[in-house]
Amino acid sequence: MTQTSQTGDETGREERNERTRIERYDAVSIEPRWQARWAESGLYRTDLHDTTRPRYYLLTMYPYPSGDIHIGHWYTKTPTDALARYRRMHGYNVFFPIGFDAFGLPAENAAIKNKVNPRAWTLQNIENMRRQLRTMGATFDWDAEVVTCDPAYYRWNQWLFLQFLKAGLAYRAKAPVDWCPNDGTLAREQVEGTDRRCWRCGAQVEKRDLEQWWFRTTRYADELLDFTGIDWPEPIRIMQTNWIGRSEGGEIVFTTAPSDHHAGGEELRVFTTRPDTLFGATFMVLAPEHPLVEALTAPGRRAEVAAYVARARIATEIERLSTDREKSGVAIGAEAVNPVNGERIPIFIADYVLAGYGTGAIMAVPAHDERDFAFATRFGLPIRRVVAAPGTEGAPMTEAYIAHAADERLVNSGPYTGMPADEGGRAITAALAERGLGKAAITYRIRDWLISRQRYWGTPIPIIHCDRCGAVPVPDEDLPVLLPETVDYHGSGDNPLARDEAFLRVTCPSCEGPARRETDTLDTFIDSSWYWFRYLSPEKAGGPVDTALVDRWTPVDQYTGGAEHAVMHLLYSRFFTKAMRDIGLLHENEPFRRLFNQGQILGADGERMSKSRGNVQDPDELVQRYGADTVRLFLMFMGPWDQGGPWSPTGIGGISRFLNRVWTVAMDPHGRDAGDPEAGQLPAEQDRAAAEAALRSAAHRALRDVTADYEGFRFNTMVARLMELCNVLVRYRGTEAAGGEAWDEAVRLLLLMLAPAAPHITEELWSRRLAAAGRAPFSIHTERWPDVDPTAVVEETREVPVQVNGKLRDKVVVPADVTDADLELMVLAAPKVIAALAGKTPDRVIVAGGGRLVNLVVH
RNA sequence: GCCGGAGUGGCGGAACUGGCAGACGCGCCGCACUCAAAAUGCGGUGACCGCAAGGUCGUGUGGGUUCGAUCCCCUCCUCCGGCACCA
Repeated sequence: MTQTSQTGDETGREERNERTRIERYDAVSIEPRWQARWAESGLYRTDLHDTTRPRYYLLTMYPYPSGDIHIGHWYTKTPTDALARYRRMHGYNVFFPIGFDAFGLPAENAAIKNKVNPRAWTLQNIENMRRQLRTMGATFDWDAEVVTCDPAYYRWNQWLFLQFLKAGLAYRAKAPVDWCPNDGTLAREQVEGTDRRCWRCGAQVEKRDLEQWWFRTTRYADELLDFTGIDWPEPIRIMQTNWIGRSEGGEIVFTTAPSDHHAGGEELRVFTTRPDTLFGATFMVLAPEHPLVEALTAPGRRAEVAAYVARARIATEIERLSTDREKSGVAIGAEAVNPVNGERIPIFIADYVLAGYGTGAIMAVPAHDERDFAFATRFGLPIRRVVAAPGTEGAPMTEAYIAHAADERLVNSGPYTGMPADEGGRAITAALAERGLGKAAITYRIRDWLISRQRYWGTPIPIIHCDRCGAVPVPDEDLPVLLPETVDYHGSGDNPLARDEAFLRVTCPSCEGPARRETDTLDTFIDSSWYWFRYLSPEKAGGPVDTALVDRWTPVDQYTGGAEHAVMHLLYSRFFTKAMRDIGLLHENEPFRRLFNQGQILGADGERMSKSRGNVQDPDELVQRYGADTVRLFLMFMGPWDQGGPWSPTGIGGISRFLNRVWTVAMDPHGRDAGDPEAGQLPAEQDRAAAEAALRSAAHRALRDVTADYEGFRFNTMVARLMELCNVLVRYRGTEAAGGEAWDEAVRLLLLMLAPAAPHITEELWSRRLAAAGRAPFSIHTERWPDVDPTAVVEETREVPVQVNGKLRDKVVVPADVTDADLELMVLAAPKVIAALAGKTPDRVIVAGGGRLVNLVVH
């Protein structure tokens, strides 16, 4: 007896275990199977020529192949993949490509450090990253892949460079670079410390002028300020606007005064936004690099001036530009003549005046400019007020007066005295213009784009230098100029290409005399400035882009990526689009119609994830433990996508449990859980019909909200809504409401809504459910996104919170279609409201938000 | 210094257009199931007072507007991002 009973128990337990094991959600076995099936069936290969459906070009910033995918890549890419799937379910022909930003410094550094070939290092990393990217279950169209270090890609960088050159959009000019006497040119990050030492040999680094290549970004300055037609986040637009930095003012011509060492009469042009303050100019400042400095310097001042110029060359950018630093400068022993009153003012050079902005020279008006004020104070120069609000004319100045008071007037300004400042400014500019001594002018902070890099691992600039013919473009038929495979990149800091004789020596295409190749390579930002166009025809041999496809498929409908690229990459991409338009390759003005900047995942320590800090989270181990769907959902659930934040795996178990519950309600509607005292019973006051109505209502309300959340990139609340719906299903599981039509519809909607975010489990459950129903269409990801049934969403009754003097006192349940007047009566009859009113009559009754809340005001 | 963004329970976060602060999840507490544990399920969980009913306080700080403010305005503080003498 005892024995039998024991055996019976054991059999029962085994049966249960057997059953749970078979039914268990096992992500690790499901996921690779579906990934293989999707790849085989070509589900995500986009037919770019299909015109039967509207196009949708979804672009995620392509990764740098650093070697390993980390959780940050998942964070940026899996929600974008969810969007791709979501759009497909809406009937769009979605193009969602991926590639690799494969040129750049890390490969070169790895080469030097580990004695590996940069190409081999990069290609191996790419291979590894492809494998890891596939584990995301993302719907990348791998057929469109672009790898920028492939000659098939970078030859078009070269071609575009030559076209830009032809169109006057590229040019060659001198520019200062960081120069080490031992190691040659250095990248900015190779200059260390405030005293500017070479990272390798420790020698003092200086600026040296080298001939370098530029793109004329300034030509598009005004057009780049125009954001009409693109839907970009306000902060990014502000950042770009500030970066371009348009300012309006005037250019005023001073002349040099004659002196005992100098005949005078040279023009000195200054740019100012405040021509109204011209009478307050008490000295002039030139940038140390200003071309006239040498000619104007008095013999007795030469030594001091030369020393100052030399010092300015070594100063770090930061040091030089720091606002806190005390002003420095020296007088050059010459004077300038103010065109408006003939006054002679001394000329200084000072490094607070920048050679690259405006004309590299300023008229200094210490009374009305902070920097000039600081300089004048330091060197004991006169400060003359020329703008004043009434009553402040004679007041001593302790700081520059900049603010614009409405009633301020010009003072000490000759014939202009008494005019409002802005009017006076216009009058002064006009008078000077008449005499040819000034004009209205606009300057920009943005500079042309310096594209030369003294680096190996990049696109060779297709130029040949000939002593007779100068800089000669490489003929089209000789493109690409291939990057030599094996060079000696282990040597000193100079560009290895410059030491490669085989690469260097070449005959001039023009005169066939001996010549040498350009050894600089292109800035890698060029690679990323047009790569999305190339995705459309990665194999195309006759040109960089297929114009017809570009016209049909761009601008990119949605671009997602980090805000750290707010200025550089996104501005260069806009420049390229306009430049490519102007040389006839395409017809759009903007590259990306809509932009979303997701946040960044930091290490658990709150710092940027990096191998050197040892705070990198490897997604592989999470995927092996929980499955890709769980990791995807967890990253989406963490918080708003644009926020990012420190990585913490805390809570991933909650997502895992959620997917298990989804599995359970989909697979086993009639099962019951031990431990629930009410298991199998409908909630009190609900019959089966009411329960089914509640199920439908919950499903359709979830659908309404989840749809809005996908549209708004609110993945965290999207997941939360799905959890709520799942919780409702769990509540009804095992009751008489389970397994019916309403139940099935709710499960179906849950799976469809979850499919973009968790593609594997939903595909598995979808196929099992349909197989059980005798059908097996593939796949859930080609299903149409469901429509909300508005009738399912309306509710019969509504709970209205009641406040007395703004404090919550009661809630009343009223019919959904109650009138304001009836609502007021019902509210006044509520017992707690009566108590709170303590016998008084309300002075005001406010029914707010269409009956959403009632507030009673009583004194 | 200037320009952006953000500060909400023990934690991640939610709150539509000015209308119930804390959805959803984590953690924690209690219970059920179990010989036991794990897993799972059920219930609770902002703070303070109270046996309870209930009350008071509460969205970085201080003020303002409003019947009503996490939300709008002003002051200040902290953190993050960008720019950094741009005349």
